[in-house]
Amino acid sequence: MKALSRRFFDRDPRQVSRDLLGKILVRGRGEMMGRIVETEAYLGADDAAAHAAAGRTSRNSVLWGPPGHAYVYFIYGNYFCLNVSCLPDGVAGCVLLRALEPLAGFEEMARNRGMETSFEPRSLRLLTSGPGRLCEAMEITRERDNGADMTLRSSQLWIADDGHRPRKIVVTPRVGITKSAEAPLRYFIYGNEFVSGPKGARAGRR
DNA sequence: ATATCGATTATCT
DNA sequence: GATAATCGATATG
Repeated sequence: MKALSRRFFDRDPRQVSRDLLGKILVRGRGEMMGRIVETEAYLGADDAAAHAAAGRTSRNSVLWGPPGHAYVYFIYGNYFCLNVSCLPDGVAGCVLLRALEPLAGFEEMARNRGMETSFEPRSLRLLTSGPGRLCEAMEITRERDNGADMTLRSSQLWIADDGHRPRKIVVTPRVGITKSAEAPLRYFIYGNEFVSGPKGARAGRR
């Protein structure tokens, strides 16, 4: 499987968010893998909800670096969230990965999540359907993964394209923010069981 | 099925 | 000192 190119990420986060749906997040050489089914775009200084709006700090400096790198931050005293930087070096912007469909490494994911391994759809959903959950399942932390180059197969964390293309994509406002809360910048694969939130929301309702 | 609430800490004002 | 790109538990219909 091929890793996505630098150029893929050197674009507007809205376009990258859309095109990341169906791609595969890979841990190491494939010990754990999940198909990306839900994303959100975060823009630059003009996007009040984006960390980039606060200006460049030691926490968010990856956002201003070259495209295709992991921006991992700690939130609510408990969880990590994984983003991929977009746009050229010097320009901020990123995509938040919100949900994965597990493809490989079920047992390790379950262990990391403190769950019994089960192949029931109910349980599989709990592994990676949410930004905090997917990071816990794939052992993504700031210390370990922040700044990783996700365009290299040699990285501990990278993104692959297996040729899969989603059938239909839905766009809604982003989840869990208070500023710029109405902007339609959340993207997900229509009807996919692993999209976060209650069942109705997966069909595009809110 | 939906609503509300508390946990817990890095980061910024 | 307040806030936060979340989650899981608990309460209520």
